[in-house]
Amino acid sequence: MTVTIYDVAREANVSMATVSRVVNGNQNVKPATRKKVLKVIEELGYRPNAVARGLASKKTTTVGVIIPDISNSMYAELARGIEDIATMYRYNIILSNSDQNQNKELQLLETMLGKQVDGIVFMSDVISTELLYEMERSPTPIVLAGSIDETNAVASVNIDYHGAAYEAVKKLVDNGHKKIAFVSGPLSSKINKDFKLKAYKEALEDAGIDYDEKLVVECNNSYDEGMKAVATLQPYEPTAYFVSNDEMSIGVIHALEESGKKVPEDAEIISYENSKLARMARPMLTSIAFPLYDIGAVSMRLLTKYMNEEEIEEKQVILPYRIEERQSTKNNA
Amino acid sequence: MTVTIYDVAREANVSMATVSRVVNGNQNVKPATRKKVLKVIEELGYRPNAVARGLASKKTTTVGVIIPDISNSMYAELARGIEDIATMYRYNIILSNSDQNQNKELQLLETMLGKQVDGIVFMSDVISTELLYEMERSPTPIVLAGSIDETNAVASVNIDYHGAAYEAVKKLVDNGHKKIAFVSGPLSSKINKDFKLKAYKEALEDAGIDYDEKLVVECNNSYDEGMKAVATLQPYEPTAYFVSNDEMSIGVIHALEESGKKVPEDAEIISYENSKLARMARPMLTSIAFPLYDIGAVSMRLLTKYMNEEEIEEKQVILPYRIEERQSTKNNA
DNA sequence: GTGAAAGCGCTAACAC
DNA sequence: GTGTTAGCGCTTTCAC
Repeated sequence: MTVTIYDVAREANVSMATVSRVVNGNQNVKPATRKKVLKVIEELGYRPNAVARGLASKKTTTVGVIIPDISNSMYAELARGIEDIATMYRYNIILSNSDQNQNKELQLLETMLGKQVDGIVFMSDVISTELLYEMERSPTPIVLAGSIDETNAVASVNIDYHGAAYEAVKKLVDNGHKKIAFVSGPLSSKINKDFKLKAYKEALEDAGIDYDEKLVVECNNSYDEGMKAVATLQPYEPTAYFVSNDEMSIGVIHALEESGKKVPEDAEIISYENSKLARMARPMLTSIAFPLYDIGAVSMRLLTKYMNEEEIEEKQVILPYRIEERQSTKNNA
Repeated sequence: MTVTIYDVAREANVSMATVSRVVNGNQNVKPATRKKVLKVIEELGYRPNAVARGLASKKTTTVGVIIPDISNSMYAELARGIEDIATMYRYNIILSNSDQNQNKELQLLETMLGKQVDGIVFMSDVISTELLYEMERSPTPIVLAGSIDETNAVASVNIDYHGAAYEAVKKLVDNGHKKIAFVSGPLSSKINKDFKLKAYKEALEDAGIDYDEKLVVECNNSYDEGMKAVATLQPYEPTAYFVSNDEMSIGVIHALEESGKKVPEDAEIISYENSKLARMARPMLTSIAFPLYDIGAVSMRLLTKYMNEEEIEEKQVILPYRIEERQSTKNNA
């Protein structure tokens, strides 16, 4: 039924080894034999079986990607970055959604290792100690993309979340605001709690402004909760908002405008993400650029180094961020 | 180094066959032996090698997914639908982006088949005859998701694109419009050219309105081109717009408002997609619901039937659509 | 209920 | 430059 390397060898009057050599581009083959073999391969429609190859060579040229949810544009962007570099290095990707469910994450890791992937890119807001334990004893290299492991046991690629958030809040402070709200994503996420929120507090403190917990509201990152946050915050009359992502920022803008407030005149907003949405908002969002595509790409690149057992110069990569200034803040040029 | 089924068999004093049976949940094992084997598996930390299993059983429990671009929210939604059902049936997914490049599509197909996937879900705006040829002779089942193959040679899942577009344009006609613009995606796509555009013409014709090609503008589906389309159309003074997706619709709204026009008072808009964006627009978009998630889910479900060699009742599945009425059209309740 | 053994289709020494 | 052969780790008859 299916044509194998054996069939090709027989038809071409050579050994399987020789066929294998031409298929794998090994130079130790006389041009004439190579040509003959190639001809038979063509005639028979031979297609190498990657599974057999994987078993024999212990390499599958596929890497596992575990992310929270591909239908979320942030993670989709990350996935594209990963896939592009993977393709460049001839790897395929097994993609799975964890929904940030720890059991699912553990089980997915197990499945991927069972499938003998050559490496894994992993993303999650929180890396449990159990997960970390499994990652450390993984027979296959793993890199964390946009995810924090404080122990630095696993390789990772991130930006300076604290620095970015600090700069954003400081900008708001410098524009004269005293009541700055923080519309946060889930505080179960280390990035929100230990970096953004912390930076928010520090920026305030450094400006001599008292921290008021009433001004921070925890949301689920959705547009609707962005709108609701404005209602929740209304009694405390914030004049500026630092918002955890673009979608919520749009919710904040819409809620503000419905209540008769103008952005940026009555309230300034700095978002975090700088996705396509930032330019599709009215006013367009000033936003901290969170380079998801790059994080994915660099993570995958780093992974290839581990897979090739190359020298790793830095295990914890920190990518640059920048603030894209648009219309949701006043221009103080 | 790695522990194999052989190690487990030896330690448990049973044969490899028996270990295989307990690992695969075969009932023909005495409870006592099962328990003993399970214990050894636990102790040794045995993890079955899916590659070896795949070679022996000729099943990999992974399916290939070829889509244009995962960073596009439409395809991401589709991918999520596919993955959820795949997970439900214990399949993993190899995900690849084709960027609608035909050579890449062919090569991706080849790679997936080489990796011995048990099935493939494929999406592309245009299925070339060459691709179709390869699909027909694929040893593995393939289903097209949201993609048209006029020959009906390959299984597929779609909605009634023509009916949906016709209904949208008719609604605009019924609202009294005579100059209805069609802001289309690429006309290289069969869905745009042979379904939406055709339905647009028919709806106009049925209403006794002459077709004017000046009123249709071909775009690349982006926000920016949505904005530009309004400028291009401005000399012909359309009073209603049928737009190919939500992102372009938002561009149209913004351009319209910048030129002093109010939506829906001065211009009505019906979009196509009904993504999360539709509710995030101001005014919120009336939009034809294009159920990408469902298309993905149903495609994958259909694929499982092929993979299990079940009876297929319908090879070409047509899912229902509906029009979500919101604020970008006038309410004629 | 359990075991023996023959593959699955390929790679990778090693020999010539 | 090419061939031989022993696995890779599992499933799957077929016996018993």
